[in-house]
Amino acid sequence: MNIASIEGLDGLSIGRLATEVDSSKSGVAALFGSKEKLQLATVEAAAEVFVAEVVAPAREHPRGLARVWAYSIAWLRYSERRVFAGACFFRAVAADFDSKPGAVRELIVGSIRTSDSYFQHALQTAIDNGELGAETDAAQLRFEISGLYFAANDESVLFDDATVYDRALRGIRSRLIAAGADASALPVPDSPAEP
Amino acid sequence: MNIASIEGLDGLSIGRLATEVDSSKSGVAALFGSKEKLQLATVEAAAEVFVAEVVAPAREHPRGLARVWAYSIAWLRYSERRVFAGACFFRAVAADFDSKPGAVRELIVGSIRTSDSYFQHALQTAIDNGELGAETDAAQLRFEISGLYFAANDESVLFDDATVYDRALRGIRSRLIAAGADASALPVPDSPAEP
DNA sequence: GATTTAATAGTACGCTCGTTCGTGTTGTTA
DNA sequence: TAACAACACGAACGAGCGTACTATTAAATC
Repeated sequence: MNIASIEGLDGLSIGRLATEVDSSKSGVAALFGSKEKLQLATVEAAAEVFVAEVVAPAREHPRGLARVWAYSIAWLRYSERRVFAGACFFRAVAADFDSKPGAVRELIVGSIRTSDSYFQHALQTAIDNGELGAETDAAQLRFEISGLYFAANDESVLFDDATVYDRALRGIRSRLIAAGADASALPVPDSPAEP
Repeated sequence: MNIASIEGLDGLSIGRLATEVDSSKSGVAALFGSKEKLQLATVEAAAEVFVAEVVAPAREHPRGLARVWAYSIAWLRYSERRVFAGACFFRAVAADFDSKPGAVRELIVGSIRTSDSYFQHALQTAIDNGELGAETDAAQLRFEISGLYFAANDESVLFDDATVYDRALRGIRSRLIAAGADASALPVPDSPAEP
């Protein structure tokens, strides 16, 4: 996962992985069967990590706005803490496989769709709870907040700039408040994006 | 440029390029000198295209808010029209090289920084003109709008969804209006992101 | 028209890739 | 103890990679 988050899923070669884990090339090859199966297994493993690092912390908060806010903080922290060496695994591999049809692309797209749906559902719950204005478009808000995740993750890696996580959190907070959220329900953590 | 925007700058091999242009491998190799020089030349050429497709159209509008709005529309159209086969060239290659030190990375980072600075400068001019509120943070606004570019470009490629360009333009418009822009100064083009 | 110069084609080298095959080594089951 | 399955290893393959070197061809200059 760490190799793939840096070099991309194509750069994750069987030989490279073998030397990295002090094993033989054929050993790794036999274990996974083929390169594509290795890639699929890597994506699956990364999805589990994402759930543990982002979804699980959010789930500890009550449904609705609190969970939306917790998810946002967890996402930014997950990227900032470099849970994967190249920051968000899915940001890295999505750019690699977005134009390469196949099972790997489908798995990546499906994984991202799942997390997007989860977050959008949380937003909709907040709307239904009356914590966000009834006229709020959950899909649009999901899109805009995703953009802030993307900008923070990508510019952090590209420009070696840690202030982007502050910017992203401030932007998300503004979006939610503009949508009718109570500012006191969106506590800003002390350290940059620290819960 | 098209190959690199799809396969990434690493997937742009000398042999692949040679067959693509019906030439010999050694001919291409001799022309560029080395693979790194080929990559550098590709990034330089793409930067010129970006200027012609995005910066030039924006420059036809008066400095300030009008130019900010024109730049935003041009950017989304540039991505949507697939000027490069894999949508925005720099989005594709930045993800590839963000963790690989070297001259290529520096050139990519520099190119993106240049366009970011240009756009942020346009925003600052709009603020100085009084077209946006004086308390507006140009760097923060640039960051948030960049995020909408990213989300539109990336989700368009990944999900094969053209509606994202509408979402992005709507988001940018909201940001600018929230910053004090006059809504009548931000005409929404008929077709999705069409000027 | 002859000579120099530039660009392209051809060839070969060493390297890494994914994959396959045959061979031990290890731990478990009958 | 004997048979077995699971596993890891080394070796080898064909292919593609970047690169260097040598011909060959076309253009330009005199």
